[in-house]
Amino acid sequence: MRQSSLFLPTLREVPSEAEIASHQLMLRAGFIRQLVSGVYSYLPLGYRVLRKVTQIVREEMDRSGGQEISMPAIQPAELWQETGRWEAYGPELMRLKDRHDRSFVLGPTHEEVVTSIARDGINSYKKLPVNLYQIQTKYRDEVRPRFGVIRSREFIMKDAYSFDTTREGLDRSYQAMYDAYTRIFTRCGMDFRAVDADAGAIGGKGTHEFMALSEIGEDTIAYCSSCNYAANLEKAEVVYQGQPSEEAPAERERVHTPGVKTIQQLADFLAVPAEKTIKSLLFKLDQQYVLALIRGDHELNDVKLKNMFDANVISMASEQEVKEVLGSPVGFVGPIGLEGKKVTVVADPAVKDMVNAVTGAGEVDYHLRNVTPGKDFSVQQYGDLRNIQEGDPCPQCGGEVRFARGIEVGHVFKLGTRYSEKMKATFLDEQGKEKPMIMGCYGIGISRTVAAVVEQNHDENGIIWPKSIAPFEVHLIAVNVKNEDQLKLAESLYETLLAAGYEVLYDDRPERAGVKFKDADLVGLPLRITVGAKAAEGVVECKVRKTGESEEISTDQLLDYLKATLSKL
RNA sequence: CGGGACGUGGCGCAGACUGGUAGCGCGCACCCUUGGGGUGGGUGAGGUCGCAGGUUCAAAUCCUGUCGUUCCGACCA
Repeated sequence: MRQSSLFLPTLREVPSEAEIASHQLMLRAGFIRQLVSGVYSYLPLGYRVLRKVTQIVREEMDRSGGQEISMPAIQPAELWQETGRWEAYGPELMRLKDRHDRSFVLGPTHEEVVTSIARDGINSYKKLPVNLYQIQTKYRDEVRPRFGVIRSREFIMKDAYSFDTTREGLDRSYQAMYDAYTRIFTRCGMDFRAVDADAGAIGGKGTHEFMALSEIGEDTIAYCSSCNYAANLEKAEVVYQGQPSEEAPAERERVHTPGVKTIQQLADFLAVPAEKTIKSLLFKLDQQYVLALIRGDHELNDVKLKNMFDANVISMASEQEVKEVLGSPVGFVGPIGLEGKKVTVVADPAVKDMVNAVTGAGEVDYHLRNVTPGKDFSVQQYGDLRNIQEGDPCPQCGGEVRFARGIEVGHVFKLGTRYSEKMKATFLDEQGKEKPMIMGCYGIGISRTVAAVVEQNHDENGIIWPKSIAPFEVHLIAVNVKNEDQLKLAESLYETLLAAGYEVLYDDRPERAGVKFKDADLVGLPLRITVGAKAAEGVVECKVRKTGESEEISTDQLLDYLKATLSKL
């Protein structure tokens, strides 16, 4: 491609809407443009990258048995009412009406549609298993679009759905996808980790999220510093290390603590460490109220609490609800004196070992000292409720847990029969018995993947594309197109490289060298070939974007050099 | 949805407090200059100051509303 005719609007300055590096660079380097919040156009270079990623995904999906299809973005409301998600999906679902006032959605995902296809087209075990996938635009009315293409309302996703006859079959389909994802992200040049994730209300044994490691990631990953364990915060299990205190329980004591509401204030006011206090938090889980107790220096994880009760909806009780249910003001809630109150008390195991702790007294401006579980109050159930912390033991090997931030770029999920039962997607087995298909679903955020790669591969001058998804492999630059020798050599090299099968962006613009170099760094192609002062001698400069290493190469050795150098990138 | 910030040529911003003919840098067009890290100079095009209403002799500026963008907290690829 000749750069003189390429639509490549680069910007010298950072558009004010962009905060993070990948967003800024993709805008500045002319890869994307925003239309409205969370909705982007892909310009020629951006679209080329998208196609590269898409192609890698397609190859690996096909290789692991997937079959590509294409499903509609517009879907009838009836389908969503069948699975209950018309209500359950909430405001994130983009809804619209046609001229006859019939309701539709813009698909945020395609379980409904693919399941309807499967139930119509598959009725025998002989036709299973099947894995159908598509690469298509999805719509989610995100509360807060952010970070450019990383969290957008319209985005490109690869979504795959597997249908099996047995649980074991699902396990195999799942593993095939897990392996495919590992290959895909590796090929994209991404630094990632597959982490154990919470299956949520859908249940199922395993679900993994593929996380691109990055400081700007919105999720925290707990990983082990000595083994390969990695999990999401809500999934990372805290290993209970029982260490009963030797302290003798003392007499309970009511203390005046005016205005002291938070654990920090409390610890400061009474001059006790936070780990000697008990945090009492009231939650509403579906229809019941639950008081969760946790050591003052720990952090409650509401997903763990939700899972403990197998609840669908969890919310923190409002100030009013706290008053109604417990009869005590927010900030001074405690587990004592709850007899007759309609509340279930649960606690993290760490609370069990506490002796002479501090809790809220259940009345304004008072706390209780020397409170001991068992003696002063009882707990209906103990269970892991807290966030794992850095330094905690790894649940797999006992090593030390560390934290990292990640961008979720992929997710593999065992759905089971959730959709097939509701939508009656069944098949007849060998005995002629009707059974629901066992499903899995597997997503990759294609556009997000591109941004995540940029986030991981850039410097102060611009993007540094991995060769596998770079819009072009080689950036050929004619330093001065008015110089006969340079222009002639550059033109002939352009032809030579194209003939040799390279993807070349040829900067033949009548611009100054500085402009061309700045643009080249910004755009970030893996290898730059500069035709300059030594053109007459048939010598060009080759520079690797990533390392900055450059060497002068004689044109008759150029193809050999390219072959050797590009194979290493 | 709650809290904050910002809307002025394509991009980045000033002007607003203290109303009085809309400015700067970059980019863009043309000419000269320069020619390996955004060269220097000249000429020029381009803006109903987000939108609507109000106050005023007069509104980018003050007031009200509204829309948009963005940042900070609960969901997801």
